[in-house]
Amino acid sequence: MKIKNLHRWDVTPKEAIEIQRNLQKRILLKNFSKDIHLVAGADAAFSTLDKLCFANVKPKSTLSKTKKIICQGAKKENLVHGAVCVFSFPDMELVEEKTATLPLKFPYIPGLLSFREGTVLLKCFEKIKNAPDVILFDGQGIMHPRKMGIAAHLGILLNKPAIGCAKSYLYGEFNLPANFKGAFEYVRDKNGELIGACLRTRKDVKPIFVSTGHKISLSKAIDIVLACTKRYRLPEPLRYAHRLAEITKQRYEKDY
DNA sequence: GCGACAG
DNA sequence: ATCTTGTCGC
Repeated sequence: MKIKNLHRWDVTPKEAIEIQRNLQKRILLKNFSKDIHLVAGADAAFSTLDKLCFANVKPKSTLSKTKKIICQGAKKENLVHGAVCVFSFPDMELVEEKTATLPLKFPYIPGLLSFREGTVLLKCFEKIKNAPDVILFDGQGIMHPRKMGIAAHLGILLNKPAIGCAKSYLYGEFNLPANFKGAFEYVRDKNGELIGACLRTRKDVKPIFVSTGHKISLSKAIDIVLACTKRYRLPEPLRYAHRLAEITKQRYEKDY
């Protein structure tokens, strides 16, 4: 897939916020999704590995020489593993999957998630050949203090319809939805503006937060999320991407 | 200043 | 996210 190169990624948190303010103007809330045949899911996993290194061992007597040995634990290597999968819609059968791993260069700061996970996910999308009609992200869309959650951010760079599908709360005001599958309550910002929905994807399970990322309406986003959700809380493409990222991480830890 | 805070 | 044992329920 093609990716727009609109900004740098090696930035400070302050610069990241400035980039968000800039990109925010490009968000399209109108529906651009025609017939949907392919739905993608994108997620990331993280790992901290003990980096092998050399260390000096001090001699007990002045007669023996200082020795160098291999040891562990002196340095940590932080990695981020990305996974993107493409499913047929509405059949929910796997069509393609790609992964990537990169050194982790940005801290976790609520509101700046895309600068932590975005780079590796884009690297996955670069490899994807079956361009999806819509993408599900494990995080917020415009349900975000600057309307620039990871789904909005990457949706713009990929120029694709994108949906934010977060497992927990970040921003906005809402009431809890009723306890049945498909029940939802709108989420609004401080000005009363509609920014997303708190959606119950299963009975007796904590609801998720769905919001537009890019090029899609909220009602269409809700429809798609529900259509992709079978037996579990999260839509299938996201569950699969999550598992794939976890497997990629475990391979790295084993080969280490 | 205090509380909230995607993954 | 990650660290971790048991436990409730289909």
